[in-house]
Amino acid sequence: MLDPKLLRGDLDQVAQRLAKRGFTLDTAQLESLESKRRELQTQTEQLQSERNSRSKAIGKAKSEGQDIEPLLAEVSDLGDRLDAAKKALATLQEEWEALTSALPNLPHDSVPEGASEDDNVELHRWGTPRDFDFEVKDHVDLGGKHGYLDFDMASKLTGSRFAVMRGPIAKLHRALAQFMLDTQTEAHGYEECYVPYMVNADSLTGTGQLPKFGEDLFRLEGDQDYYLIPTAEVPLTNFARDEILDYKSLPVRLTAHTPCFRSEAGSHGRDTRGMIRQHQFDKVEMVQMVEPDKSYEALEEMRGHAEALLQALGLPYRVVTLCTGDMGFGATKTYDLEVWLPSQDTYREISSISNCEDFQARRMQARFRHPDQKKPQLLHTLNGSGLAVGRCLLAVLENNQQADGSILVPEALRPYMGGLEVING
RNA sequence: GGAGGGAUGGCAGAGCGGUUUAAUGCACCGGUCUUGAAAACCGGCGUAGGCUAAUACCUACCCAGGGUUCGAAUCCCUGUCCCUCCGCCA
Repeated sequence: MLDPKLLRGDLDQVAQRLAKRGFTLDTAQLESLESKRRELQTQTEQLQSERNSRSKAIGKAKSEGQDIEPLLAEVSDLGDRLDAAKKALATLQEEWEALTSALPNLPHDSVPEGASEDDNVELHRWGTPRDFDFEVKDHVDLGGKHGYLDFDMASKLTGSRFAVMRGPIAKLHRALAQFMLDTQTEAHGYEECYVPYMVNADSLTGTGQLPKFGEDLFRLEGDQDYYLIPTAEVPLTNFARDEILDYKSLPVRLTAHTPCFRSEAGSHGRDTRGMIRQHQFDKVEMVQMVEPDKSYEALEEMRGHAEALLQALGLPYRVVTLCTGDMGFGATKTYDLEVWLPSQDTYREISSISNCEDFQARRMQARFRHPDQKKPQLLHTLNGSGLAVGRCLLAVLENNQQADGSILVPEALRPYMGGLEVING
């Protein structure tokens, strides 16, 4: 959610900045709602004030044994007038809420302007894609050879866009997640968390998935209104919802390894082969909550935390700065890390790291108190993948394949694989 | 699943229809005193919004949402969460 003061004060500037990301703001509608709100609120509060003082007078008269009937007659219609005013105000506030909660965040000045992913700007590359002296196989063929990666089985059990892993590949998948989690906690200062894989609507509203993007989520049937998490960003960031943190506890750095569930509505026919795009995938997530003047520093730091993992695994990648048109709803600035996939002869997203500034914090009322500041201030929240485990597995399989279809296990993962050096050997 | 109890400021905890500006204690902040500290004493101390040049002032919030009433932290209904006991259970 954007700062309501900004929406009241400098609406044209907001509209200009939103236009950069292809969003058209109806300024006239907002302005008219706002002026009506002001009027109704003043009116409502006046009526409330009148009710309070008259009720107090009645109480006093009664305790003094006076006849209160005439006083009661005076206030007979006050209640109805107040109810009407309250209702009108509530309706207006709902309208305002619906409108403003659908507004995306304002892009940071350093973000390149653009309409689509084609306008993203490459920041740098690391590593050199291997020159293969044999025909490269993709992960489906590599993993399918001994039935270690089985998409047909998953279709039988559930449906499309799921995978079954077995044997050494299942173990490699677990090894990757463990390696990432250990690195984040031991080398990068994050606290390991275990969180619910289902969350309520309040949590999803806090991080911005709701109300606008409900169709991307799996919603559970039943008495409770629960959803499967699309990312651990949701539970982790909501740790701070309705909290006022002590500034001494900042920065808060949290990490969790969880499955993520996405409906992939609207991506029919895209990436249908293999495990690039699944309804269920594992991810190690990084979340930080920091003081406002430190959030861009933290963004760079988190990018480093994600890059360190790819470097340790020896996977070639590039970093791109997302342009205004390609950024997510709540982000002011986002870096994507894209890993090299030999079978596709291109780089594919494996991590996305975003600063949301106070956008999520305002929705969540996530604040901190600094002794120099009288009022509690909104936190800045950041999140990033470190990394997507499924896509990372696939990158390891494809980049480390050998002519005979066997896979060389990266050094960093061997301790997690019982010392195993080669899969399918 | 059954039976009870509960949710009040950072924490503890009183209030159970009007003299409440939500008592009191702890914690915290400022001051007095002191070489410094502690203790003692004095003062301050929630969040959001409105209106202001600013103070003042006004409004809302005692888990959430409804209701009763001139008036609700207090009474009624629904929901959520927590606790105790019984049953079941990884």
